[in-house]
Amino acid sequence: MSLRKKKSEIIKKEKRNLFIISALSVFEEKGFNNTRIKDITKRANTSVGNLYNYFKSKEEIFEVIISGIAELMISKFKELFVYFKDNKIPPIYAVKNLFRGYARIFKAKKETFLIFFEQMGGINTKYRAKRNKIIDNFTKEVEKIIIKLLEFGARPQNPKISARVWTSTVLGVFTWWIRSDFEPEEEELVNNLTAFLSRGTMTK
Amino acid sequence: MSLRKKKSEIIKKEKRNLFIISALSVFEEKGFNNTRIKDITKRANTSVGNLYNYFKSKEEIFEVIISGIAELMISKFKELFVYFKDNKIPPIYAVKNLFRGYARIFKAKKETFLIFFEQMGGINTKYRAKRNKIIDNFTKEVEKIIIKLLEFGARPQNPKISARVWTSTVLGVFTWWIRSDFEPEEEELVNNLTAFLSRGTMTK
Amino acid sequence: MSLRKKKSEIIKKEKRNLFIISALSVFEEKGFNNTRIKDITKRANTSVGNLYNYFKSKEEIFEVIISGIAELMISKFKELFVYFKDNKIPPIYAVKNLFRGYARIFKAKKETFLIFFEQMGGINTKYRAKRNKIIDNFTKEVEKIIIKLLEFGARPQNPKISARVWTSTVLGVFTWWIRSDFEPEEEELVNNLTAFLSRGTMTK
Amino acid sequence: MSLRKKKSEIIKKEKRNLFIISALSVFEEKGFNNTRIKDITKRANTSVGNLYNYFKSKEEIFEVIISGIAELMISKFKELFVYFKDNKIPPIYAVKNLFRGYARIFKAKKETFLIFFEQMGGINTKYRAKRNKIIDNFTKEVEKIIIKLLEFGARPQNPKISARVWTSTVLGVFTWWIRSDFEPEEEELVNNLTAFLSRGTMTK
DNA sequence: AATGAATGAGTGTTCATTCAT
DNA sequence: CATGAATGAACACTCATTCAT
Repeated sequence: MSLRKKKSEIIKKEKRNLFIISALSVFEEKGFNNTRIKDITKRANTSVGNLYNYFKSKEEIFEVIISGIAELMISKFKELFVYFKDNKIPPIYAVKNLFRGYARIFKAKKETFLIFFEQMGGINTKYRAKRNKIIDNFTKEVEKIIIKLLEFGARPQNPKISARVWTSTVLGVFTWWIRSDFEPEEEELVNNLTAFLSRGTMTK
Repeated sequence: MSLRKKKSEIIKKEKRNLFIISALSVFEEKGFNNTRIKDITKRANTSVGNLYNYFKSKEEIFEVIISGIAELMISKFKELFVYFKDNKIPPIYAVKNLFRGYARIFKAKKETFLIFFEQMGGINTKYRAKRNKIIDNFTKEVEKIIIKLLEFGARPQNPKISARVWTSTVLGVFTWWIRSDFEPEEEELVNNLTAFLSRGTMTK
Repeated sequence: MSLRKKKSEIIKKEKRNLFIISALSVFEEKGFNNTRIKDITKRANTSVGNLYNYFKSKEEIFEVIISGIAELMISKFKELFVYFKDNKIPPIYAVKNLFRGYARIFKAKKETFLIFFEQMGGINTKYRAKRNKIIDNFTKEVEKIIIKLLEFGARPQNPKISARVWTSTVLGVFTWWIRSDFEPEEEELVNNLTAFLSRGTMTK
Repeated sequence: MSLRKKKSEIIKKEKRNLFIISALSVFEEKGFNNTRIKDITKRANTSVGNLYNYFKSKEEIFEVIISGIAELMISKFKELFVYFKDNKIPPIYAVKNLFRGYARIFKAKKETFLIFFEQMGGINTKYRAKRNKIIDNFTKEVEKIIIKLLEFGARPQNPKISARVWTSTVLGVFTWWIRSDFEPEEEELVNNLTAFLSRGTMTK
């Protein structure tokens, strides 16, 4: 590819990103259904028609914004499973690391998570289903951990319910946290969550 | 008021109720934004125009459906405060009663809670704010309890965070429960939740 | 069906007809692609949205207008075939009757035929194909007659070509006739056409 | 003009031609209204903006394509008039020559004629009027011949109608011929047309 | 009260044309 | 000349609300 072409590719990608960022912020502010294409393009300092040079529809932008959130949510759990391989329970600092990871992710993707958790279910049935599926998949991962812990002697409990508690907590608490401008401090939040959920799950 | 008048009042109220029930079921199914007035009136076996004899707008029906949910959510907590008056910590069965109460409420108002928790934030900014306010108020009530418990020697913790965990759990878990057709059994759910949240909150 | 219902059915059908007539006249005047929905509804003295209570799209009105033209075009030929059954050639007055029939049809459906012959091919590929198919089917009917005549001793000729001459003539001449406000007189037109095409086809 | 300048002029004219050819083929395929500027430039292996260095609008390309068709259609008739000057009726081979000429013209300008006859009336009122004017002028030329033939003792007939039959036939039959990939053979087509129209027009 | 036709403002998307590079 | 991103007017269709019957 020529140098000129490579450059224009980059510019195009940047423009596309600008659209995504603009759309993200308007969606978060007004909600998908009450966002006008013009709102997005105005915020991106361009014209209505131009958006359609980068995306084929309003929904496509939304999809792009949401895509990746599923992987993002599951990603942090992988690290915990390492311990199980060595026949050990994840130590407390590993759990702390888990929640610290989520704090960072939610902070970095603030608007995306707000849209995902607060709005997505209300846009239409398709997105409601999608949202619930993502949450369910996340819960399944948690459940696997709970089941492992039970094998290691955790307090007897229905793993489905406990997993759902963890999921609800992570989503609910972190969404609240970003909504309230990252108050309380990250460290305090992480410590409290670790303590609460560990005690809820384990005997000791 | 004459007997005849009273009777017609009752009929009118019944008709109004029919509209509300119809709207509720369509809203839950299609979401507010994708519900057409005709969908509601068809389900109520009447005509589009007639709905406007009972409600002044589509939003008004929605408001009626949602109204009361705030009180409903706080209601169950009052009972716990009785113990604090006698300088006692609420015993485990009282907490269980609390959760059993919520199970019943969510079961009875299944559609309403699904709309409230999954959809309401996505309709428009006004309802997003309303939704978050209701959740915040609920959390404030929980926080009061946590603070009381701390006075009684509970494990040191940030009451705001713990309260948020309780809220997220109640909303998240019960919403999941009604979405999955009341599986697991109510008793098991209540027992597990009680155990999990008590241990998370208390030292013993 | 109740009397009231029957009445409203009739009114509805009349309204629908009004839309069709309005659309027909605007289409003929401006062409399908340059006709705005508002042009049609204005001519029907109603509002844009109301049109969609009767038709599901702009195309649907067009289809309704065009539908039936195929049958209409073939219809007149059936009468000629009667003679062949009795082993006779259609006499000259029968052919005259044929053309008189077309004169009447084109007169009655003036706008429809103008749209069909002058415009339909330019709307889009779908309608171009449809138009050509209708013309081809019409030609096939004519061809059957030519073949019959050949059996009866008509001048040797390629029936496909002769049929195409007949088709082109009927469509071209009658379209011109309605475009020029039915000048010349119907009788003269019919006589001349009969003479011309008979001589072109037959030996005698 | 310098040599260099002359050369670039030629290149420019070639590029312009390429655009015309590309446009012609897309117009024929998709129709004017459903052709996008991008379709044309893609087929010409160049960019959208570049087209506007050669033409000032989409309509202009269309005009260029259609221009000349009027002269082309009348051109062939001149030859017949030579005979009248010598007080002779055109012999049969002269008429054949006429039709052979049209066969060649339609073959050479296949797409243009298809657009002209099938589509042009449907693009907009302006082009419909133009199309009809060209057809009417063509008919006027034919009429002149018919009148001459009447002077020479042709079968009594309304020359306007006969002329319209000729026009319809030429346009209709040759358009069909190019649409069906030049089937039947040119010679057979020409012979049949000559026979048909001669007999229809003349006594003998 | 009940009906459903009528209203018309509102919105996503298209596309000929322009223009900076 | 060449490129293709940028522009924005235009349009089909939707749907909450009104209103005549």
